[in-house]
Amino acid sequence: MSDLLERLRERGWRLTAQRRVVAEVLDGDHVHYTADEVHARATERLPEISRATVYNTLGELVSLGEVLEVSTDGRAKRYDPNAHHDHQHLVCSRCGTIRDVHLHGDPLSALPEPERFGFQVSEVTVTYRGLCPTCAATS
Amino acid sequence: MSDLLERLRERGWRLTAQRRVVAEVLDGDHVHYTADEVHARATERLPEISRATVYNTLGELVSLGEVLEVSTDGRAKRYDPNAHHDHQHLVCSRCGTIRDVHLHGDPLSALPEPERFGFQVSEVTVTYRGLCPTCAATS
DNA sequence: TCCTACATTGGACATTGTCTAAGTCAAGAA
DNA sequence: TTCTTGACTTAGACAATGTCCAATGTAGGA
Repeated sequence: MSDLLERLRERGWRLTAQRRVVAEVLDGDHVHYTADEVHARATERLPEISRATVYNTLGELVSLGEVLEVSTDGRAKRYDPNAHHDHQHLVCSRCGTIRDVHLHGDPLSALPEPERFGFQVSEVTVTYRGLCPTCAATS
Repeated sequence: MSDLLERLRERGWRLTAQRRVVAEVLDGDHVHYTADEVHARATERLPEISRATVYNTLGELVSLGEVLEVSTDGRAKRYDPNAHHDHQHLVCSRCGTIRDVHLHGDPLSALPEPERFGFQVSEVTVTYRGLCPTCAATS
């Protein structure tokens, strides 16, 4: 993650305690947190950090391409720090947990030209849904 | 759409003016409306219909499998009446318009067994994103 | 026609996200 | 090192979307 901070500095980012903490939280686990979860965890290390700053910082990380924004259910967006590897998501339909997965082949090629309706298609996301082992065991 | 009302009656639905109007709105165009857009259009035909009823009815249609809920951007969910045909979505990243598209092959097969992490995978959604012809022309 | 369980209503409330004005501070300049 | 300045942060108001509840209304069976 120190690479991340380094990359950001090179792009003219002013390096503040708040931004460092947000970056560290994202780097922590392999879970994808919501903005509020990021805020809660950031607060543990830097109690006075504000919600607005967390939202700002996440938005900046997304537009710099360092983090991906994932909205799987129309509830809170989740933030995926694994932006530099091409991957898709596997979501538990009960608890909302997200895992990164890797696919065979390129999903873009599954969309035939006549089905593109003149769109300039630039991106494709594939989301698998099901019960995670934990939720399946307690159902 | 009268088939839809018929199917719902068979399942014990009480047929009210409000539910009929919501169903008609969904059946109208081939666009996928947000709940508030459905409410706005329903209000034109039945001015006293309440927001809560629109939300309730949409929720019921979704759990009956008659309508699909699509959340493409973490903003308002959109409702897709085309639930009985297997299809995926093409979304304009500028204006949010959604088109239904049909794919070659089964996207489920692109997820190798070791990438399933013990999940009982039951569903897959594929979303293509890009600029629609209109937005591309004015960019 | 009458009953009653189901449906609707309006408004309060919850969650998630955005905006702004005022204060603060990182980092380059001197 | 200290100064300066514009980028950054803050608190809280506000906006958008969605949920819940108690009171009221009504579809459809008896």
